[in-house]
Amino acid sequence: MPQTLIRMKADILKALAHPARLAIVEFLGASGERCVCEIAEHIESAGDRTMISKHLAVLRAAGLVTDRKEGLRVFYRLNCPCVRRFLPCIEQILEERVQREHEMLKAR
Amino acid sequence: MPQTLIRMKADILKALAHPARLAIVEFLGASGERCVCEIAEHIESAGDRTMISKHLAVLRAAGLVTDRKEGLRVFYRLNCPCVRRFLPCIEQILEERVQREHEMLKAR
DNA sequence: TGACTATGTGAATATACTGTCACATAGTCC
DNA sequence: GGACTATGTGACAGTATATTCACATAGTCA
Repeated sequence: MPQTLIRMKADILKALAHPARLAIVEFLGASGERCVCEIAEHIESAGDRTMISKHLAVLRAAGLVTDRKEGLRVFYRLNCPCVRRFLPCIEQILEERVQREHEMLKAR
Repeated sequence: MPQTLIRMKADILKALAHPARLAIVEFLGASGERCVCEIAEHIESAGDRTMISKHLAVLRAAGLVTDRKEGLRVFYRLNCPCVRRFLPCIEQILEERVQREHEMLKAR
C-alpha cells in the first residue's frame, strides 16, 4: 500500500466524480464509440462544448477513455470495460442509502 | 437518467476520490469493523486525527460506512460489500494505463 | 465530582476545481 | 488560398474542498 498507488487510484476516482464526466462515461459505456459532438448533444447539461472538451481531457488523462481522430471529428471510447461493471455498484450503494434514510424517517 | 441521480452517484464517487478516504475504505474492506483510533493508526499519512474524523464524516454522509458507539470508542464498517468488488477494477484501469504509457515510451 | 481519553465540530486559511470567455489549431471544401 | 466546421487551450473569476488549530462533547474511572 504505497502512498503513490493510493493517490493514483484516488485520481482515477476523482476523474469519475463529476456529474458531467460520469454521464459521459455512462454514455460511452452504453453506446460504444462516439464523437465529441454526439457526446455534447447527449449531455447538454454541461452547457458549453468547451466544458465537454475539458472533461474529456480529464478522462483521457486518467486513462479512462481513448480518442481517435477521423477527419474533423474526434471519437472517444471507454478504455476499460470493467468501468461498466462497477457503475451498477455505485447505484446499489445509492439505493441502500435511500432505503436506510426511509427507514429512519419511518422509525421516528 | 435524471440529472439528480447522476449527481448523487457522482457524490458517492467524490467521497471515494481522496487518498485518505480511499485508504480508509480499503482498510475497512480488508479488516472489517475498526474503531477510529485503529483507523488513524493505520493511515498515519492523514496527519491529524481531526482529519480522520472529517473523512469518516464524509464517508458516512455518502452512505459508504456505518458507525456504532461502544463506550468511548466509535467503530466504523463498510456498508456495501460491493465496494470491495469494484476497487480491483480501479487497479486494473491503473495497470492498463501504466502499461500503455510504457508502450508509448518504447515506441519512440 | 474531576481528571482523563476518544472523537467530533467550527472558524479560518490555503489549495484545487469548475465554468466562461476569447482565441488557437487542424481538417475540409470551394 | 480562404471560409468554414469540430475540437482544444489559456487566462481568469467564482466556488468548493482540504487542512490546521482551538475548542466541544461524551464516556470512563478514580
